[in-house]
Amino acid sequence: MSETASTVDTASTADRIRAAGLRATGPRVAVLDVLYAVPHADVDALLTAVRADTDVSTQAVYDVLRAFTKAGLVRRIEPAGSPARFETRVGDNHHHVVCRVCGAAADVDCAVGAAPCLDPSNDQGFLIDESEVTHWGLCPTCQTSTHMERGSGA
Amino acid sequence: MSETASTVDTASTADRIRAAGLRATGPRVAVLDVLYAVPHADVDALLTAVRADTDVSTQAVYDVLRAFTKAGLVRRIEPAGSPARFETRVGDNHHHVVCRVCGAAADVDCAVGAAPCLDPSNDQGFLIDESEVTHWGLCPTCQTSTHMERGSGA
DNA sequence: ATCGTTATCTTGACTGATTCCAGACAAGGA
DNA sequence: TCCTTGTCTGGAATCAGTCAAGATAACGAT
Repeated sequence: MSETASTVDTASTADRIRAAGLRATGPRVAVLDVLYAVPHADVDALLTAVRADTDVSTQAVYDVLRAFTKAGLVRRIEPAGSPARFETRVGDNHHHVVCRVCGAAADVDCAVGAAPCLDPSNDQGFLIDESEVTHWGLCPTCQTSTHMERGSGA
Repeated sequence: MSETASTVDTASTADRIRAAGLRATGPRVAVLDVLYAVPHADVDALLTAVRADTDVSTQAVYDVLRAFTKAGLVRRIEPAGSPARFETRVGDNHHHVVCRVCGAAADVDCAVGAAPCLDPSNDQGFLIDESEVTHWGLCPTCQTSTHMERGSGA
């Protein structure tokens, strides 16, 4: 219980993977470690970070991420116009803010509390099991940047 | 070139395009007409439908859609895992339900009214200008299909 | 109705993200 | 330890979307 918060414990990462019913292999531990350190990382960032320590194939990372996602260890988010990102914060009802300029993403809790948008007044007969909210705007950094170019209006 | 038929629908579509400050060309009128008939169509569906009448290049459709989107004539939505879709219902604050099985999409109005999710309690310092809500679930058709199990979280 | 300007469209190549495939390989259980 | 099964590697394929250059046509003015 007395672990240093600033340090990522490799052993516990492996345990977490096993706890999800998966084998704790090198690439998996490495990917999950990076993901704890860098929330909302995309495959490319993950690949770069992991390769600083180990050698991994692109395919392995995609594979690992799919296995993690399926096991509920990570959540995959896919903001329009950018490659898929992954985060370790799962199981709660939180949403995202994405910067239109630099693509930075951050977590936000739902404004109204529990899950307001989970109960749309008219669901068109759909059986809804999840609602996803993405807020678009400018991150603190890009707000102060004077040379922000918004050419790609997406 | 004997222009025999002059469709009323086409004329008004052309007017709408001109009203948005764009030239009313063949591909544009055709694309917008299809979009009015088939909401939430993706580029592929649009291309197929338009080509039933005219000859258009893929590029033209992408181009037309970008112009329309920029002009505010259509709205581009991009549900995770599927290509971009377009709709003509713009200017209001409505969201979408997407079927996890067949990808069907439908419009839904926001549960709480105006724009609850536009004002997250904690915006992390982001300057938010738009919020997007996507509900995931099963469409009426896929709910009754028996070749798959439902109710078990995604 | 014709002309000129310039926004649009066509063709065809190209990038980036993600997946498929087949074989080599390693983690865990008997 | 040996086996089975799940993983990882490398390479090629697919799919969505974009870039570029030249041909074409829409719209306003004459």
